[in-house]
Parts: sequence; structure tokens; C-alpha cells
Amino acid sequence: MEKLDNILFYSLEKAIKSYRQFAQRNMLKQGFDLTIDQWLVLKSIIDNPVWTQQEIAEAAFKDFASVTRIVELLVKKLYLTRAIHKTDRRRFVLTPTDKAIENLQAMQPITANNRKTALNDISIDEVAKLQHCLMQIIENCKS
Amino acid sequence: MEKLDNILFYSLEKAIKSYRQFAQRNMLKQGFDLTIDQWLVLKSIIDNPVWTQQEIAEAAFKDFASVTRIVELLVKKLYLTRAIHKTDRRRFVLTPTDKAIENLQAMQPITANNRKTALNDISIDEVAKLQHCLMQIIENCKS
DNA sequence: TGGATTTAATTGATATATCAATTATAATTG
DNA sequence: CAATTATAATTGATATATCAATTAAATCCA
Repeated sequence: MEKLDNILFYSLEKAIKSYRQFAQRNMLKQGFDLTIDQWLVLKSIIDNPVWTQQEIAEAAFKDFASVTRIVELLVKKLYLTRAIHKTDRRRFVLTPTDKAIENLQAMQPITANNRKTALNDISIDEVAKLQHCLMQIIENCKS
Repeated sequence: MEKLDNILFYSLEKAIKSYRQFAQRNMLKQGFDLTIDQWLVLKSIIDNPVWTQQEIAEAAFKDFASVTRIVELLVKKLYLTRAIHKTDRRRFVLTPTDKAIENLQAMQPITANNRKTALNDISIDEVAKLQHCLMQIIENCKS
């Protein structure tokens, strides 16, 4: 049996976990009180204001249930307000608060810097190839 | 703000999640009752029988607390037995049951096939480069 | 030797992932 | 139009991740 270290998927897992921990650390260090996932969902909502929670979930590659719970927390933390949709009473309209907009903007350079640091010593070309492989894996795992 | 699709780390996350879901689906389909994480911890224990839970946790890149809980479940599911260590009473000796050995062996071709399918249309050379980039990211995120 | 420190593991709290079941509403269609 | 089906979101249960606090035992060292 191959040792775990040799398995690509183990490295994948470790890389993304490392990045998450790294990014979370830096966000907290700067005084932001969001988790990576809350940030991700919030960003999806800001970028796509008219989407349903299900569409947000798809965009963020999250479970519907998770999004429901994350939205709850974002409302509690005053990053979102929730209102019933005018014409479709099954839906909600999620509106980012000023605080949300401000914080996401303030976080932007930190996020950019996190990515830059994490990709240190990896060329643009390598990143492109990496991205390409990842898309292929995603495709392959649909079966 | 760049859309999420363009962000490498988003693809990383999506790729590993896709693979996990894919692998879990296939394991269940074959009638195995382990989660991916339980499998991973069990495999680490079998490969490294004398390690402490903390060392197992490091090897599997998991939190100590998670390993404690996963070990509990593996004991409950009769994949492991737990005994107090003879000379160090803080530790436990985790012994895989016959069932564990058998199941892991039976699962082996399925796991191998999962990996093979997931890496379809990606060359050995690309995998090596991918692996290399991932290690670099892991390194970069230590800061 | 005995008090301080380190180590191994657990426990509690909160967040997220996943699956299944449920509720409410909207859309379809016979 | 009424019955069926589809859609949006929630809820419950269980597993895992993370952080902090705790317990128990081992080790260190003055």
C-alpha cells in the first residue's frame, strides 16, 4: 500500500486545508470576524444579488443546508438582511448591509495578499496548468 | 472583484470536494460503511501501528480532537480495539480488527480505481507537476 | 524527591458537510 | 379548477474541523 504522502489527493486535501487555515489566521489577525465560508457566501451574494440561495449554494459549491445556516449566521452578525421576495413567497431577498460591503472591501487586499503569498514561487504558467488539471479532476469526478 | 471561478483556490476546493464526494459514493455503492475520513485514519493506524493518536493526526492532517472522535466511531463500528499502553498510561494501543484488515484490503481496488478515474486524461508528468505545486502551496502557507 | 513543565488524550462549543425528510409555495397539466 | 409535480428553503441527525480548556500521566530538573 502506498504511503499517504505519495497520493496526489492527499496533497490536494492538505494544500487546501493549509490555505484555509492560513487565510483564516490572517483574516482574524486583521480583526475580521468572518469565517472563510461566511466570507465566501457573502461574496457570492454581493456578486449575484438576485440569485436564490440554491444558486448561491451552487456557485460556492456548498450544500443548500449549509447555505441556510451560514445565511442565518450572517444575518445574526448583521452582514445581511432578509426579506420575503415580492412575487415568490418561497424565496428570500438577501441584502448585504453597509457593514458587509465595507468589510468585504477592506478585506480585499488581505485576500489578494493571501493568494499571492500562497502562490509564491509558482509561475503564472504553472498556475494555469494547475487550474486546468483541477478542472479535469472536477469533470472526471462527475461520473 | 474577480469572479470566484477564476480563483485557483476555489478550484482547489471544488476539486477535492468533488473527489471526496465521488470516492464516498463509490465506497458506499460497494457496501462499505466507512466515511472517507474514517478510512483515512484507519489506514494511517494500520500503516503505523505504534504511533500515538497525535502522530496519526499529523499524518492524516487532522485535528487531535477529530482523531479522538473518529477513533471512537471506529471502535464502535468494530474496526479497532483500544487498550491502554503498557508503559505509558496516557496512551492507547489501537489494534485494527480482522474486519478492518479485510475491509481495507477489499476496498483497495476500489480506491485505486477511484484515483485512476479521477485522474483520467491527466498525464503522469502533469500529476507530478501538480504534486509539486501543491507541496509549494503547503510550504507557502506555513507562514 | 517534589514542584514545574510537557505530553497524550478528551471534552465542550461552534461552524460546516451531508443526507433525508419536511414545509410552503409555485407551476403544470389533465 | 383541482390534483399533481416541481421548486425554495428549512430542519434534524450525524460526521468532521477548529479552538480552548481540562485531565491524567510522564518527564525534567533544581
